[in-house]
Amino acid sequence: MNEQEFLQSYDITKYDRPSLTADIAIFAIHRFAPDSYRHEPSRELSLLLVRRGQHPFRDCWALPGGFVQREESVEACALREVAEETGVQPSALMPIGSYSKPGRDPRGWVVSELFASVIPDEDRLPVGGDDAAEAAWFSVRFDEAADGSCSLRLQNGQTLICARLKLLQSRFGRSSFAILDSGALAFDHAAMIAEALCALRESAKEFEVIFDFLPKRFTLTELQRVQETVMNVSVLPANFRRKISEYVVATDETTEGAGHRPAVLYEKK
Amino acid sequence: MNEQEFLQSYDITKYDRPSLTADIAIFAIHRFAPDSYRHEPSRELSLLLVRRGQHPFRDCWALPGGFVQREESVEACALREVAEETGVQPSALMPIGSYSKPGRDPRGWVVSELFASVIPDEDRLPVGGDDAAEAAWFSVRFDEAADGSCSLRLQNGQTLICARLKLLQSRFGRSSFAILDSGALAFDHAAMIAEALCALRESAKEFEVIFDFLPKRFTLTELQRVQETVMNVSVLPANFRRKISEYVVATDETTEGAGHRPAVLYEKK
DNA sequence: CAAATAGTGTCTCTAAGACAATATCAC
DNA sequence: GTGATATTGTCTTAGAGACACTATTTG
Repeated sequence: MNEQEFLQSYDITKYDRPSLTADIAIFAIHRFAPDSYRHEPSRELSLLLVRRGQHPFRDCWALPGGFVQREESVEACALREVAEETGVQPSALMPIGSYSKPGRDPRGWVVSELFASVIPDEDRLPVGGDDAAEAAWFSVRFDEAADGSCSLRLQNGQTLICARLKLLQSRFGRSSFAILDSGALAFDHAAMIAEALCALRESAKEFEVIFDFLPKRFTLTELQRVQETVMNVSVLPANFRRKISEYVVATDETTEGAGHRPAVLYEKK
Repeated sequence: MNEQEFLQSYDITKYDRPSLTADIAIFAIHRFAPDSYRHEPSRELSLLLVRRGQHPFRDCWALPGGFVQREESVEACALREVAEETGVQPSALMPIGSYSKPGRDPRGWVVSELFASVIPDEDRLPVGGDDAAEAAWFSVRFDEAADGSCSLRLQNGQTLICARLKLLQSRFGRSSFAILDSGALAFDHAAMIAEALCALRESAKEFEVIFDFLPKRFTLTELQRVQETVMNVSVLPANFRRKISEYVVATDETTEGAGHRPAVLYEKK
C-alpha cells in the first residue's frame, strides 16, 4: 500500500477527538478625562469580557472566544474573534497556553487555546449593553501576595468580579494558577485571565507589547504610563527615557494646547 | 430549560472538531568519553527522534508524540509519551506552542501541542535500532544567520538530517520559523524542533532548565558546560560561578580519582 | 614536578536607579 | 509669574565580563 492509497483509506474521524476553542484576553488601557485640561488623565488596564447568553454558565462573564473551524488555524480563529468583538485587528497575538484539564467544560471534552492581544484605547468600539451577546470592558486589578495567593478584581460600574487564585508555578516566562474561587467567571477563565496578565506583564518588561496599547504616534510620557499601568509600578522619567530610546524614533510633530510644555511625538523604531 | 436539561440534550460531537496530538522534543546532553581519563569529556546536545513505521511520511524521522486521549490533559499525554519513549519522568514540561496550520497533516485536520522536556544523560535508555518504532538520539546543531535564515543539522552516525528554515518572528520569548526545506523530517517537525530549541536556549539563559540535564548532585563545571552546550557559547568560570551561586547549595561530597583537584558536588537550591 | 581541572580575587566598564536641574507651554 | 508637564545631566551603585592568580589531585 503506497502513501496515496493509505491516505485514501484512512479515516481520522474514527478516533476520539476533542472540541477546540480559541479564547482571547483583549486588553486596552482606558484613559479617564482629568478634572482640568492641564492635568494628566488617569489610566486603567481594562479587559474585554462577554456575558454568556447560553448554558452552561449562563449570565456569567467569560473571555471572548469560539470554536476553531476547519481550514482555519488557531491564530486565525483568535484574530477573527477579536475582530468580531472589537472591530480591531491587533498587531500581534501572544500565545499564552492550552487548557485541557478533564472536566473543565461541562459540555464535554473541550480544549482551549488562549491568546492575549492588546489594542489602542482609541480603536476601542463602544460596546453595547443589552445585546444578545453583551460585551463590556472591565478594569483589572491583580495582586500577588508573597505566599502565592492572588486576588483578581474585575470591575465595570456596579459589577464587581472578585476571583481568588493560587500560584502553582512560574517557569519559562509563564505562570500557572489554581482557582480557589472563580468569582462569577465561567469555566476556568479566572486562571486564564491571571496567566494572560502575568505573560503581559512579563512582556511589558522587555517593551515588547507596550507599543500596541498606543496609536502609531505617541509621547514618551504616554508610553511610560502604559508600562506603569500594565506592570503596576512607577519608574523615573529619566531612566525610562534612557532605556526606551533605542526602541523609538522622534518625529517632527509635537503635542499642543495642553497648557504646558509640548511633548515630542515618537514612533516605534 | 435549566442548565442540567441543557447539558443532557447537548451533543458537542455534532460540531466539526480536529484531532489533537501532543508532541515532545526530548533533549539530553550526551557525554563522550575523553581520550585520557584525566581529560574532560566532550558534550553534545541531543534530541530523541522516532522513525515513522507507517504512512504518512513513512521512514521519515519525527518527534515522538501521539493522540491525546479523553480524560487526559495535553500535559499528561506528553508525559505519558516521554515515559513510553525513554522510561524517564522529566521534572518539567516546557510548553512551546500549538501547531494548527491547515494542511500540515495529510491525514486531515490535526492540531498538535508541542512541549520540550529535558532528561539527564544518566537516565537515558539505550534505544533499539530495529524495532517497529525505531527511536534514536540525534546530535543537534542549529545556526542562525543575521538575516534570519537558519540551518538545523541532526546527526546520528551515518544519518544526517539537514533542514533549512527562516525566522518569521521572535516575540514574547518564543520564535517562529517557516520551513524552507524540511530535510527528511515528517510534517512540520523541522519548525517545531527549531522553536523548541530557541525556547530551550532562552530558558537556559535564566538557569531555569539547565539543572534538569544533570543528576541531583553535580559539579559547577558540569553545570557550566550544560549551559555552554545548550546555548552554544562559552563563559568564564569565575563569572558563571558568581551568577549561579544563588541557585545552588554545596554538599559535603566531592568527586575523586579524576587525576586533578576534586570538585565539590552541588545541589539545586 | 607536570598536567589537568577546581576555584578565588579584583579591575574595568556598563547599565540601572536616584535625584536635581532646566525647558516650554497656557493663562 | 504660576502651575503644569517635558526633558536632560550626572552621581552613585550593582552587575557583567575579562583576566590573573592560587589550590589540589594523579602519576
